[in-house]
Amino acid sequence: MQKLDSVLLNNELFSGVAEGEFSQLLACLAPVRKLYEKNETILAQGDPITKIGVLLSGQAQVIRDDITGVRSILTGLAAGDVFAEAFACSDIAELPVSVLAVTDCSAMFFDYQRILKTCSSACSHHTRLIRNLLAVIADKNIMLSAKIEHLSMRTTRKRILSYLSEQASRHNSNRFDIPFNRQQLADYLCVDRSALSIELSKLQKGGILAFQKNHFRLLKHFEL
Amino acid sequence: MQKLDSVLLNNELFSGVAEGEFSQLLACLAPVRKLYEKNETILAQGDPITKIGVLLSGQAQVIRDDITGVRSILTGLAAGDVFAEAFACSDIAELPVSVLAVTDCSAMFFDYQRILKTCSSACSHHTRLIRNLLAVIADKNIMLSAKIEHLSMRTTRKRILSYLSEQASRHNSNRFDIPFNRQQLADYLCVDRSALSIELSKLQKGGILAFQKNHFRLLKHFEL
DNA sequence: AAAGAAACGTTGTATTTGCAACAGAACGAG
DNA sequence: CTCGTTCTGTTGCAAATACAACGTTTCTTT
Repeated sequence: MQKLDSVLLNNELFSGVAEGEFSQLLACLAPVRKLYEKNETILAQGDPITKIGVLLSGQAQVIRDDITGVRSILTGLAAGDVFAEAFACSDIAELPVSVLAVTDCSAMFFDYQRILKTCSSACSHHTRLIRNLLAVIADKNIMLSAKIEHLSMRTTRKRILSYLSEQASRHNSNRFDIPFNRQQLADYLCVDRSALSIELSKLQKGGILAFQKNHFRLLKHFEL
Repeated sequence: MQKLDSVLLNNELFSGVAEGEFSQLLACLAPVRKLYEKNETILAQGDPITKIGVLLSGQAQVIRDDITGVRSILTGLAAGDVFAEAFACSDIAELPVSVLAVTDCSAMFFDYQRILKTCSSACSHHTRLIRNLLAVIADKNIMLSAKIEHLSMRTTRKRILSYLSEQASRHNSNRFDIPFNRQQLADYLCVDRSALSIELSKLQKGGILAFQKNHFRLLKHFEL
């Protein structure tokens, strides 16, 4: 499956690894590939954690079953997404979530211990792999922190300004495009879409920002 | 400074490293120790990132200056706390935050590249160190994800139940103590303290939970 | 070009929250 | 024991939000 290989090769975990050296690295890591049918359980809550997963094809969901039995969806997974990585790297013994196949799926599993132990010989790429793994988790960390910063604001207005201000910083400019449509932005900020629209309008009328579709412009100083 | 050494030795980054092998590891890592006076800048927003910090003594704050100049406090740091680790491990080039000394401080800085490159010789502890670093970041990741799960609930009631339900899972029991008083729990859940008290009372009167001070008991099934 | 779907802004209302202020309980220091 | 402080629950009110419902614009499809 050439296509599946390219999913791995282009994966953030393997960035910087030359195509020619890829098979060597794979041989050293000895990952396991598995196929799942729609609605099948890929990983079950309570399972011992030893491996990091990469979804090669299909779609999946990370879900959590409450102690009272209530189920909630934490994330959706698409091809190329890494999953269970934080749990594998952490010290916790059992998975606190389940991963379910939404469609037919294939996934590759990498043993965490095997990633960590740089083998003496050829696999200098191990170092690169570890660095990538750290980068993946650290990036997620930064994203999560940013989101919490926004969510800790107690009004829709402040959440919007917190988010847009972060985007401005990130783009080093007062003008930037955001990667969300209104509904997605509302979901990200955990507010009602119509409330978001209202507040955006107010901000625009107040001369604090201007926007056309996904393009925003922060106009003047404001208080968070 | 014996005391400062013990701060490091007991630090999560060095867990599993025997006291006798500690000096050897330190020699290999060649950390830099610096002193700061109250109100001094430890790290400045925009600085290039190359090192991971550990606060040895004193108190500090991680803050962020908005693009409009508005300053907000992201976290407080105490002795033993690791800081800037996610930024060092990520690919971003410049610090998006500043670290300021609240009191007189001393901090130790470890070069990220030096941590990553397992030296061939004696330092087998490098592997342990890397594993610890991954665990630190991954644990934080899990904590942040849990908090976001709670904050994404749109009512105080649901936030409380989400939090308590997580705690119950974590303790594997319907009875558990929480590590917060009311004000701290309110701050964590980003709600008003009085609103939190009101909602807790309602939940108790409704027979959904019982509590005395910090001891909670989830009583029956409920809808999130 | 026309029809259908999706995205967006707007309005009105019932709920919920934040905020300020207060009173009792728990706790510690003197 | 008493005073003072902190923690907690409660109340009332102004403000903000969620929710549902609707009209318009924009984009896709046929």
